[in-house]
Amino acid sequence: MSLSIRYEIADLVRRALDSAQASAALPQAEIDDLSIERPQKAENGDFSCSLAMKLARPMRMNPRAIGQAIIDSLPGSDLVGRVWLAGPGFVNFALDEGWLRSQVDAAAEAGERFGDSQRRGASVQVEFVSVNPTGPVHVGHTRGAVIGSALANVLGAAGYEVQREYYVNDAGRQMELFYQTVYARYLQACGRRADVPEDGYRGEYVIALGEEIERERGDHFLDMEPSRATSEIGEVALEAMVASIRRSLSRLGVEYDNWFRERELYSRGDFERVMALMDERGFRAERDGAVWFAATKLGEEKDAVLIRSNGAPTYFASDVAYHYDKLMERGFDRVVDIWGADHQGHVSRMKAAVSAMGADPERLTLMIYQMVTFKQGEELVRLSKRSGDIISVDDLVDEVGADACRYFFLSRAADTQMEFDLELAVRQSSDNPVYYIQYAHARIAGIIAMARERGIAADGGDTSLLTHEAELALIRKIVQLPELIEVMAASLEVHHLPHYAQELATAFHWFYQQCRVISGVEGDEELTRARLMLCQAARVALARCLSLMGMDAPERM
RNA sequence: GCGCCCGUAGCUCAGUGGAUAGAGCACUGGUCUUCGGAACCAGGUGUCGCGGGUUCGAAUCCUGCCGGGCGCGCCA
Repeated sequence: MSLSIRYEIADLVRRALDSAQASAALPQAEIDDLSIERPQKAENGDFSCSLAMKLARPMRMNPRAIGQAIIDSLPGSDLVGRVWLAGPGFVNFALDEGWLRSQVDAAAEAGERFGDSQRRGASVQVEFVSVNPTGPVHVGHTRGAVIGSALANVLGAAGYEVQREYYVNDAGRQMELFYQTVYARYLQACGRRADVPEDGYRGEYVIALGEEIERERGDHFLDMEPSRATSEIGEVALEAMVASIRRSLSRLGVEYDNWFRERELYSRGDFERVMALMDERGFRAERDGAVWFAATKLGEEKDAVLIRSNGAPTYFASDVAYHYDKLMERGFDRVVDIWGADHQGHVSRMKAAVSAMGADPERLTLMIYQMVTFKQGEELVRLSKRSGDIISVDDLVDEVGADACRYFFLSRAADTQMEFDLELAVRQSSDNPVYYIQYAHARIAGIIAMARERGIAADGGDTSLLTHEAELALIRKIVQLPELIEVMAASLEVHHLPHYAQELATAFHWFYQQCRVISGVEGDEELTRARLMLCQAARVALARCLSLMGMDAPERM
């Protein structure tokens, strides 16, 4: 679609600089960044360029003189209304009001594609949550789930071809233990005596699972030879858990494009291939009967075991094979993994492994989100009960609702620890930013519906009639979304989304207060239609923002 | 001990090296013959954890402390 406005302003400055230098109005100098910013104060314009101060030293000139020279050489542009020199040498830009008004039609027309960038032709995979299918999704994973899904949405809007993936750890010792536990619970459900294994899964959900299998399959596994029964019942349990995880996440508004099975790494040969590759490239070592990744050759503190002396591959080895599959076999241009802070120690080792297999480690981003502390008022909430049961994502969604959950987790930057007060979340639910934003959307929908009832067309209005301060403020906010998407896609920081949504809703509510949309006054018909256009545009921007956050945009509340 | 992350208003948090550091919540007062009052407007508080450094300019970058979280397995 369109380039972001910031990019266009930067381009103007770049051209001004080139032409000023060509005409010797300014001396030559190295410039790596044009320093286009969004000023905090509206009086400083829509955009501000602080380049002149940065060039003062290399150009050995007064920054105000440099700023003036840039202004003098600035090419004309239909989106810039006014340019002026301010303070120590800022070059400030105010967007042209006519251009702003023209964006109302553009936004309304773009509809749900509003804010989209041009296709980049690059693929990104976002992998998130990926908890072991040995139990329900823990409440602690909510944050990663919400951030991951919103990030995938944003990258999609920014023009990437995105795949959302869940990595199902369906191989390894933990799964074996889980299967044995389920088998024991199944036997108990059948009325047999059976003990759950020493380190087995204590949660009640396993009892329920055993009973469920008994209900559905009767004594099918009862007289089977135990190891075969464990393995067959394991398959049933695995699929049941994966389905249940999928359901829980779906309730949170989290959907995946692909559920990748760890076993495939072995069945389709990824594991063998990457081990051979590491060997070939000199990163395989044998010691103490185990096979190691010689990570220290790449500056890591220690080597890491890939294959234990008992012949079993480690979790890390699977992960190496998994990343080999993503980067080399499936060939994503870029891969983003979202991990909890408890995995932070694995980051540099994983990056080293990517280098060792001969891929550019820059293609892999390991994003860490910090832990969440859950509180009930003043009281700290323990997340796992002694029984082995846990507070699950489902419990949280039941308690506060998916939209409020998503909004709350999205509002904070991933790298800060955060507190979640369950009591507060429920208590404030009626006086909550979530409702404030959704209410703005419902309000607009209501106005448009009323206009339709009265037979007033909501399109084709003359937007040049939109001259009120509140109207322009709203347009300015709407027009910011494409730029925001670019910024978020580059920084992978989706927490700007809720803040923007809030500002957009405020701009709308203020406009609503100041400007009557459907006027009963004779002679106001044209203005009504123009304002309806603006409502359409505001609705488009709000709805897009909400959908990027994975939240509902209600017609009425 | 070592590594990663954090410390901003009473609380929860924003703040791409720029101009007088901002929101929400909470608190107080006000607005409306109203298209949805779940709205709008006004009111104020900050040693940006502390100290150095880099810079024309630092909440932001570097560094040393202090405080908090999370890691440092042939567990996953």
